[in-house]
Amino acid sequence: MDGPLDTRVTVRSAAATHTADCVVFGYAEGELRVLLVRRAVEPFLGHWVLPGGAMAETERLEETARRVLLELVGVRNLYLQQVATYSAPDRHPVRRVVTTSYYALVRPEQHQPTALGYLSEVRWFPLSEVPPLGFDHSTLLADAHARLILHLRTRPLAFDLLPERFTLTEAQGVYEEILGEGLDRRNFRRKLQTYDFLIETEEKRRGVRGGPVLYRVHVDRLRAQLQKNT
Amino acid sequence: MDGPLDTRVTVRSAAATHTADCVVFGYAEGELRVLLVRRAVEPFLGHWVLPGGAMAETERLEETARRVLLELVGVRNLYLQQVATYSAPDRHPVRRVVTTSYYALVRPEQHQPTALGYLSEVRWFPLSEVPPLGFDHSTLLADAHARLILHLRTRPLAFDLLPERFTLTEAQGVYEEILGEGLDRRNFRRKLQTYDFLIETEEKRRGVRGGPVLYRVHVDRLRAQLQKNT
DNA sequence: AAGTTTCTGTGTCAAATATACACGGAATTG
DNA sequence: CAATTCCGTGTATATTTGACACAGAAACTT
Repeated sequence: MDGPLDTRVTVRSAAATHTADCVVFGYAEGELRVLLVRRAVEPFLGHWVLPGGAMAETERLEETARRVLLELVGVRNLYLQQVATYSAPDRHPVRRVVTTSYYALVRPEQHQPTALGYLSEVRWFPLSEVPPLGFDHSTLLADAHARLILHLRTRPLAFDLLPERFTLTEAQGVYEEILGEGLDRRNFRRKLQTYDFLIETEEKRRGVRGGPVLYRVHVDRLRAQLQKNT
Repeated sequence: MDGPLDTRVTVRSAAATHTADCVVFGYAEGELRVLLVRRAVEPFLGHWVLPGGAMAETERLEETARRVLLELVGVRNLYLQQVATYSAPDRHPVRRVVTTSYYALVRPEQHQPTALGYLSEVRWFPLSEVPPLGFDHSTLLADAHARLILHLRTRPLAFDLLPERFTLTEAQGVYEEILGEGLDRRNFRRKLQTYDFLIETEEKRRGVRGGPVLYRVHVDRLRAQLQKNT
């Protein structure tokens, strides 16, 4: 346990630890995946849970989330969105812990996650293979996924999950995986044509029939677009 | 994640008070209003702020918010939605306070707010006349309003702000006030016709030219509708 | 290397949805 | 009782969304 709690807190109000938990989405091998960690300590020893950490004295929660992600996958500056705050008094079996959840989008192929501290394992799980999680993290995951779906309908988020070069079919795959529904190829491409941040390269993807053209994003324009739809 | 506090975090974890702040929207005299309270204690003595309270030992934050609203406007069971959590270390000048904001919809004419505890005053402010608020509450208010606009576009929330009997023009007024834009009367009514929870009464509004018909809502059907669009 | 398979890339038409718009009737006002 | 103001209604147009088929490119098979 940590040191004594702030004594200035009034008798009646609760002094809770506050943590930030991250729902880290990645796209690999045609599947939407989520990064889970396995606990090496009680409570929920051996259980898979969302990566997270306690808010430090001088941090805001978003910084906590970014610190956790930096330690875990070694990446800065990724797309991070607050989802919700969970405060049921008994959601942690030992003491009072309030958690704010974030979802993050990363490119799995660029970062090797490492299990640090009280974790025994880190793994990418296809969304369909996620086991029941410790604490109330199954709920957090479901809520974050729902939020991601909602956001994807109005914001071009898929490109934060794709590698630097990608085909339009691959982009469509990301959309379909997140939304959980099939899309019409031609209608999908019509939508993408309205995005000014998509740049057609001279290259083609080799090893795939049809020889699809590779695209990349104009990073600044994509950022601007995401800014607009906040 | 809810792990041990001191294993790999080099910084001390923070023991923060956690509060729930409420952005209480009401509609009166053709205007969208928000309920603000005036502080009778430091810090921000004399400043207008959002009503809020500290989370108690056995409460979850939503219960804190409902308790605050019960004390303030004496009403239970109103529409309440979590908006976001604010955790900047210096957002409270004296000690660390993390706040989760909620927006609530109430019928101002049915409830007389009372200033309790450390408050000197309570007042409904038209949204356009809200002064700069204490703490970061101007931000909280703006965020909550933005969220309300977003929600109103997909959910029939306006009827939680209207009195028991209302005309369709009054309903349109609520939409226009929240969205901040004018709507076409005929198109608006066409949309309302798709709602099965609207019930036309035999009464007409007196004192208004044209003698508009009064409507009421089928409460269960409205609840069901709101449930669906969550 | 020739034929086969599979994936890419493209345009049009129909349906649904959203937007613009005007006038007669009812109740109040003076 | 005349004038004013607000209520209540339908249609036509534009925009958006959704369905759908075939030719070309690269890989695969033999």
